[in-house]
Amino acid sequence: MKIQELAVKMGLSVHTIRFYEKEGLFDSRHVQREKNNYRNYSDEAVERLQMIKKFQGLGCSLAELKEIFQDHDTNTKTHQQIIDWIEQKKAEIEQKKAEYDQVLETLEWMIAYRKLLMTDPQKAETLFKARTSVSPH
Amino acid sequence: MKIQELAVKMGLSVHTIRFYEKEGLFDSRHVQREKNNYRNYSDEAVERLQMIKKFQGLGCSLAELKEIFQDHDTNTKTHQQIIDWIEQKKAEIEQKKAEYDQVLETLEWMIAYRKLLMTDPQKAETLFKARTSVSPH
DNA sequence: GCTTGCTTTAGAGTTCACTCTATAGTTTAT
DNA sequence: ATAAACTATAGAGTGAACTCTAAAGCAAGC
Repeated sequence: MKIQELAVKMGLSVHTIRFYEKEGLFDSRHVQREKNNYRNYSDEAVERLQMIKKFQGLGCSLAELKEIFQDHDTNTKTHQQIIDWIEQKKAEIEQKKAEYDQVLETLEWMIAYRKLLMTDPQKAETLFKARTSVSPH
Repeated sequence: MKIQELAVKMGLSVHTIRFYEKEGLFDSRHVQREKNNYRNYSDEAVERLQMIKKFQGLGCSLAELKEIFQDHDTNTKTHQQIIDWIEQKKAEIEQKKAEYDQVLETLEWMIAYRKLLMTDPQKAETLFKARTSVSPH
């Protein structure tokens, strides 16, 4: 698969894909060169890009991804170390989700306050005074 | 409250707080100047910084926050418009949470695979072949 | 009164993750 | 055979969000 095909398939620019390679996020399993020096991507490249997207969405930097990929690719780390890393990521996501739930509560509060402000400004004021530092009033 | 006190209280640098001011995220309710030109922050500044942190965690840019704060502070937008914005943010968070759940599944798979690899590499291979593009390599 | 530590400003520098440009070689379609 | 569309490289540029520096004034403790 040539670079543009991969780019279209993954919704990335060819620049970004070459950039990722420069950053060390691929190895020979993902890209090989043709006789004309064109890059030829395997299906594993698609999977790796999916992984990158997924973990980037969790706030992982490219540097962190490079490290974990390399450790994985070269067996620098033990299985247990990798499991520990994954468990840690899991905990981070659970944490993030809890934060989100909290923000959802804040937003609910904000909506309730706004709506009350339209119908009963006095009650809204009462609600506002009872808030626990949760809205931008 | 002087800038350093606020910085310590919020876990930010004084640079960052001044930077936020330059970016238009505060108004006179949050900062006033003393005769000596020192900034004096109110408790509302603390609340605003909490809001900034919260919404930044949702992926809001400072520019977007500035806009919503200004629209709020100057009553440029109607209550309904602000409610709509909040509802939209809520939907984005629900979406994010769903994505996180998906990633959690991926991580669970990865852990199961790793553990099996230690005890029963053959079974692991079977699991690997049955995967739906969810793990690295 | 002097030192240390705070405050001010303007502006330069950093990091991340792209994004684009210029130049040149290759492939494909007509 | 030529043009259009693709590929390659090195390196410059961008935007966001800080982060730091320099030079100066102000404040608090001894």
